[in-house]
Amino acid sequence: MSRTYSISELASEFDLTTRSIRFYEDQELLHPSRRGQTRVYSSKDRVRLKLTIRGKRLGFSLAEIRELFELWDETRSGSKKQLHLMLSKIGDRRAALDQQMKDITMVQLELESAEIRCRQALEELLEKEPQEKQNEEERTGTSDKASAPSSATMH
Amino acid sequence: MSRTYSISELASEFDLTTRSIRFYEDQELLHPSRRGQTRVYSSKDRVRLKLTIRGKRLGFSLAEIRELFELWDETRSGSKKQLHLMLSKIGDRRAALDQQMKDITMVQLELESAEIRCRQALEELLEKEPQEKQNEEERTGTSDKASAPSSATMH
DNA sequence: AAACAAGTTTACGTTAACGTAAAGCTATTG
DNA sequence: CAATAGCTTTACGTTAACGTAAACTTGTTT
Repeated sequence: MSRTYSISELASEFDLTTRSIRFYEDQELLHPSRRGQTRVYSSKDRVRLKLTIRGKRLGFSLAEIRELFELWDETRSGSKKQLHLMLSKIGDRRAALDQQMKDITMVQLELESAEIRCRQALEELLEKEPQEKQNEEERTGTSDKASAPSSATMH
Repeated sequence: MSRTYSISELASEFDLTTRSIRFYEDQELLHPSRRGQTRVYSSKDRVRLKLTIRGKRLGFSLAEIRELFELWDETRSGSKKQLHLMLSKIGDRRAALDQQMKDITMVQLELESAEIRCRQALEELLEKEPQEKQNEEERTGTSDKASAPSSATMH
């Protein structure tokens, strides 16, 4: 059990370049084993990669993410002083994330009001100009590869 | 009413350098007026600065933030096609923020479990070594003078 | 008047996070 | 067997978001 992955498998699964994955290893976020000279990634490596991506989406630097990994790894073997330091750092992170939550809520509200404003402007346009023959492109061609399904929000 | 601000006032209020604020202007996030050659910031400018900082905390690039500002500004004067484009972009942003919310929740859970794990390790330490003097390894070359629990800097 | 504080422009330097060749190993496939 | 596919290392290039320094203007204080 617990299968392994090649670098390109992971790359395509998470929509990264192999360059990035090797770079993450260089920054000590990943520690794949080798078969010959070829990198072999375990499920644990895969999880780490997933966490890395998640951290990046939250604006963490690779160095910060590495720090969190190290904290986690050394939790078992830490001395008393080490453990207290870890608790302090974890506390800092949690506080920062709480702040982020608040930020997101604020921005969501602003975007929501922008959307409403936008729809109202559209309605007014349609009232003043009932039926012109203006043909439009319908689809805005902006394909955003990395982002989630865009129909998620509404209300 | 609606007072004005100097660049250094804003800098100290939001804990930025004046360099940053001028840079934001260079990137067209701010448009302060001038008295002579000196920049004069309005309350509206201040709000924009606040939003900029908030956006940065969420991992937006300055270019993205600028885009959002422009969307907002042009909402009133937009054509039908423009308005639909805006709605689409707003939708993308909202979806991305929803994803971020989920990410944060996940990471919060992980940090929480890390904290618990940490506290347990501490408890075990205190049970095995009720009030011993100093023993075991734990002498890591580097002498750390200030052992105060100073809350670690986050950044 | 001289010095100081606060502001300005110009411009080169720096760091993070990759992108983009170039050149070489290695296994398999037509 | 030669070519292709996939992997590797090495190394220089690029972009964003400022930092830092120099040289200058303008107003205020001593």
